[in-house]
Amino acid sequence: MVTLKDIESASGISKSTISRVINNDPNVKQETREKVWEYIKKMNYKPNIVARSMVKGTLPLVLVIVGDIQNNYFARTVTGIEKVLSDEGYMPVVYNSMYDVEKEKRLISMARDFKFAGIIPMTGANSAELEESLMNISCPAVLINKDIRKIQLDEVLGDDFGSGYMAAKHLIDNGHKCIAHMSGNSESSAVSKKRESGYCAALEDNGIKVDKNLIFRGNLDIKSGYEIAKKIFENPNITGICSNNFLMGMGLIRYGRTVGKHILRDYDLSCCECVPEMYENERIAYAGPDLEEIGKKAAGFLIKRIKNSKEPQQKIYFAATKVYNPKNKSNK
Amino acid sequence: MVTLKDIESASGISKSTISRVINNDPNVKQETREKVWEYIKKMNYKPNIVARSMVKGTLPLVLVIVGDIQNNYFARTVTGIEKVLSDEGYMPVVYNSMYDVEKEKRLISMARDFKFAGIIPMTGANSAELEESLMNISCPAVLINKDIRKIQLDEVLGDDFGSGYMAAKHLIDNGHKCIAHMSGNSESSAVSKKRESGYCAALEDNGIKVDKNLIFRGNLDIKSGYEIAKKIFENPNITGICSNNFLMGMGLIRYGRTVGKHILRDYDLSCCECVPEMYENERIAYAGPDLEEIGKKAAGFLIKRIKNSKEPQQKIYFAATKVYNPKNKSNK
DNA sequence: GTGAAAGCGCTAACAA
DNA sequence: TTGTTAGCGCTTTCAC
Repeated sequence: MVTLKDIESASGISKSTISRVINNDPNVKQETREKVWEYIKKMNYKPNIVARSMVKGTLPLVLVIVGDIQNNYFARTVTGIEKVLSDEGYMPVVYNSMYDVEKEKRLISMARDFKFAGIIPMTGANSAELEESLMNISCPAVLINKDIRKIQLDEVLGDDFGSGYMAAKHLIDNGHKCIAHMSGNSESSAVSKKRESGYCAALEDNGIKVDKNLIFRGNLDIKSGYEIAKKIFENPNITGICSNNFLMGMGLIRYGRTVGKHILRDYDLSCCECVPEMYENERIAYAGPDLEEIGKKAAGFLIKRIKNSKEPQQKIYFAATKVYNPKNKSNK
Repeated sequence: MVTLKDIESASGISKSTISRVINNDPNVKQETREKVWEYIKKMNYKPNIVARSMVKGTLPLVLVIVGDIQNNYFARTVTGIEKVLSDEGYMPVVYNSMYDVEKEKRLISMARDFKFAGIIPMTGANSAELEESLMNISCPAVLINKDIRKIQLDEVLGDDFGSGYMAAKHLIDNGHKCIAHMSGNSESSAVSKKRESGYCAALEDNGIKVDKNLIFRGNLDIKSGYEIAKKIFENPNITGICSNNFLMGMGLIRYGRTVGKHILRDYDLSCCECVPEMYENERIAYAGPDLEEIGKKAAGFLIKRIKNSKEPQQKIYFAATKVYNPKNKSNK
């Protein structure tokens, strides 16, 4: 492995100057700069990231914790995060916690031990737990769709209340009166809670009384949508279903199949988040912010912090947009 | 951050000895050892992994590349890998390449730059490409279900031929004569190719002529199963479908739904790999090796290599086992 | 069984 | 604008 020292002896230019060139220090004569690059290329020099990190104190790694990467909500956000981070020379390390709070804690402390440069936790942990974990780690963090009080952090938020509201409103506009809501476990998912509030508000604003028996809670995956479906089908009055997220909607559809119900024909379904591209042609309405943009923004914030920006922390909200593919409307 | 030096001054024991204790060097008096641990705990000392890595030359990170983590085949294997690696103090870094060979190459070279300790590529790249990438990286690698000629590496293989054979045989045993096969793109997936051969062999062994028009190729995800379904439904003779993997089977089921076909009732479906736990009660037959065990074995091999084992490289084969949940057989 | 000293490859403060 | 020097925190000879 060729090191700075090797280039020093080959070129006669000191390590410091070479280091300056690599790190784009402006205080190097143009001529020297070019000569250095020549040698770097000729000798195929690659800086030793670990050695650099020892001096700097951190590795250019960023921990991204997601509840469940199979969940499109996370997957799309991660896509945005990855793009920005790798462009900036950071290596995103994405972990699936499966909403296991203990695992999330372990990961966060691992990030500390490994001297990660930053962390973007989109965890299942509630705010208090997360705050506690984050207190003990000194690296910058940016939150996505979390609500934290004690620590001052940059945050990027999608308008989840709006998503819930719009998703429910769509069903109301289609004439439904008895609308079920498949929700998350509200103590563990703030996002899900807000969407649920949006659903409730939409109903109330349109003169429909919120019936707690129409709100079914699960843990946001296919399996729990599957379980909830059983209960929904017991109530013949329900005609519209507002699913807190896409995966639960999937579970619903799957269970429907096993009992001979074709959800997308017999019911009106809308989701409080963007559906995967592949499903955009289905008769599923959905509302939500642009997740990839959210990811990009969050990663951008993080990099600023890593680079020691002293700007005051900020929160940015991304509005929800409702999407419905009309070409399938006729299926109804 | 408390360092060795701090413990040295606090305890009066030299850094070297403390380092020895941490690294379980037997040449330390029991008494000293205990005293050192006392200080380590009291002062809450955590070794600086980056500093250690600079001396050692590698970071305790292991790169795991998978084609598509949403694919249960990879997900289960990764579960096994993660268990073993984290028990041994390594941090697995899992990347989704989405079968993008260029991305895989970038990841492998990133692993080199970051001085990863090892790599487990379960990539979409074909053997030649992979070999080339692996040549340029000096860290240990263990292959899963790959076939490589030029380099000598440890390998863990599932019996994919057997899986394909058993999956198809199941349908034959159920009386089907016209059995479609949903396969992968054979030049990019060796696994898929072997399963396809198994399917062909099962047919031939049972006096059924292989009809190339019954083999439909896609790229192993839901979307392509969805597309292939359209073609399968055009052929009214087909009664059994042998899906190369589970995701394509999913796509088939989904498309069936949109045209009013209930695959699991109207057809007999079997997959050449284990299905996700959640689907184990469906009327889907499946055959394949225990993926988590494969992952564990691969990680175990890798750790041995990292620790500089000089044993000759080895290949291990995991046999496929057929599973079929009889309690749903009556649905037929 | 233990400590002193060298050095991993880099950056950064200080001199020149 | 450049070079010299001093570390970053650890492991690893080499003496003792």
